[in-house]
Amino acid sequence: MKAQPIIVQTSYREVFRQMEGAILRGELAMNEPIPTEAELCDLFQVKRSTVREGIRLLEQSGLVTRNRARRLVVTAPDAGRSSQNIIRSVALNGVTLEELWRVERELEALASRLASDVIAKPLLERLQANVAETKERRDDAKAIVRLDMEFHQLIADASANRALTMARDPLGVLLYASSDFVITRLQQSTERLIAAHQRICDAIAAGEPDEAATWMLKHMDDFKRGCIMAGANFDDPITDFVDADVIVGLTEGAGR
Amino acid sequence: MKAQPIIVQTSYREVFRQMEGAILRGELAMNEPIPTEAELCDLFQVKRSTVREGIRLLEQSGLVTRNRARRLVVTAPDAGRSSQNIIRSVALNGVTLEELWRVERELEALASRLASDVIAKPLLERLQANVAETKERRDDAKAIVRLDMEFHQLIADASANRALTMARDPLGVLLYASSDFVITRLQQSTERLIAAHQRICDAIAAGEPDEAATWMLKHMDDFKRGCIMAGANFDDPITDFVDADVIVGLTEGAGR
DNA sequence: AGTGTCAGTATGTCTGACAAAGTGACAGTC
DNA sequence: GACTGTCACTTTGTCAGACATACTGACACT
Repeated sequence: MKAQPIIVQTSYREVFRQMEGAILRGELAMNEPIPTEAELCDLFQVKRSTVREGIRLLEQSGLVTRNRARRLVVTAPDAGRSSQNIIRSVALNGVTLEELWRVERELEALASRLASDVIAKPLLERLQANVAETKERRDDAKAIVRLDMEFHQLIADASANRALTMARDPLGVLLYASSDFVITRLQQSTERLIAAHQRICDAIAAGEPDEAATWMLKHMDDFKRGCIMAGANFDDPITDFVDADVIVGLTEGAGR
Repeated sequence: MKAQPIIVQTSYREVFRQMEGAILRGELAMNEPIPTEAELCDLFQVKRSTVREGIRLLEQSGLVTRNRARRLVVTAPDAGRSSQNIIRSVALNGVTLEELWRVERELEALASRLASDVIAKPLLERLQANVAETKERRDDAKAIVRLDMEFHQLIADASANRALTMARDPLGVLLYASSDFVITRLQQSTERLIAAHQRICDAIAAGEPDEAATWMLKHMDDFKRGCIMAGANFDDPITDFVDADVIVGLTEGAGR
């Protein structure tokens, strides 16, 4: 005989489900406050504690956020939150550095390609400033790690493709967080990094997608080579390479 | 003068923050139940209602789930949940079909490439069965849409790259949900789809990554061409093409 | 125009209580 | 000895009601 596990729906989850549906169907307008707890009690015919527990689920799902004060207003879940979720999924499921790198390599190439076509002036200037700063601080490993992450982030932003940034960001955070590993162990890798960043930046500025992508791929391959030379096992889970902080994250505006 | 908006932390959020940290740092073991509400009251020195609201945040964040009964056990957030989050982010932020397609095109190519190297026998058989069924039911538009989505999903699974599936799944769901648009409008597109699926499947079976990727790219370009011929504007937000159900989703085991 | 005051409202937290659902032990039946 | 029914015990879900705090908006005052 076939059977399904029996799950009885609790009231507070039902409150959540209905409010979630209302928001996603547009019945509650964006940036407008949700009904007061008292009103929700009337609507759902449950007590305030139950309504509140439902609202907490809604809150964590990112569909409502605190505005000025206590009132909760309807909002589109922001990308940073999903990003954090993915980071945790990836980390807690033991995804390996190899898996991560393989995907990121492709997405970076695409980002540099798209950026070459459409990069906006202010972003280009920031990218060039980033490369300049990287050169200046070539001996400061901590700074290099940060600048490297920023460099790739800028290119992703410059691609003006939100689907790309949403898919890339979490992977990028994890991958470049682990680049600490290489950079602090291999000084010579910094010079190759700088050279590559310069080439990529120039290609993007010149509007040459193929050139940009080619150098980006080389740069990504270098990264892997560097990791391995530094003694990283690419088949180890990513959690072996990144700080716990990255995974714990800041959990939105809250945090220390 | 510079200033930051003032946010006072509420007790229930603090309960959440601490429990979240404890789980991510591994202080609460996976698949073990969290302490009872009474114990948490003692630990945090707050009343049960406050603890419960904190637990609701934890619950929605996916770090705990209901096991057999009521007790909540610690779990790694599963990929499906993050996926649903991304789908919502993408949809509610008005990402266009063009943006989505551009990224998906690249990820599909990568997936087919990786699958060619490592596909496992049972998955290959399912892929071949999928192609066979697609041929048989070529006149049933609804079935074709489903089989098309499954085809790409199988290849992503076959790539054995969890970072790839996590990045791809949400985009895939949205993109193929909107393929309804083409398939129901252009019969001739089905024949091209079948031909491409067959070629890709053969290449994967033969272990030829380049061949598989080449055909996949053609197939993806075909998809775009088909959409445009069917009258889709690629610069319109994806929400214009997919059913609301896809965005509302099932919210885990719960759902109607 | 800018500032102090104040009532009204919504939220955050507490107190206390009870029902329902699971758990585990124990005894009874075949 | 294996299966089944019973029962006390634990934990969670929901209710009921209360109070403090913090924000809002209006009004009076300078």
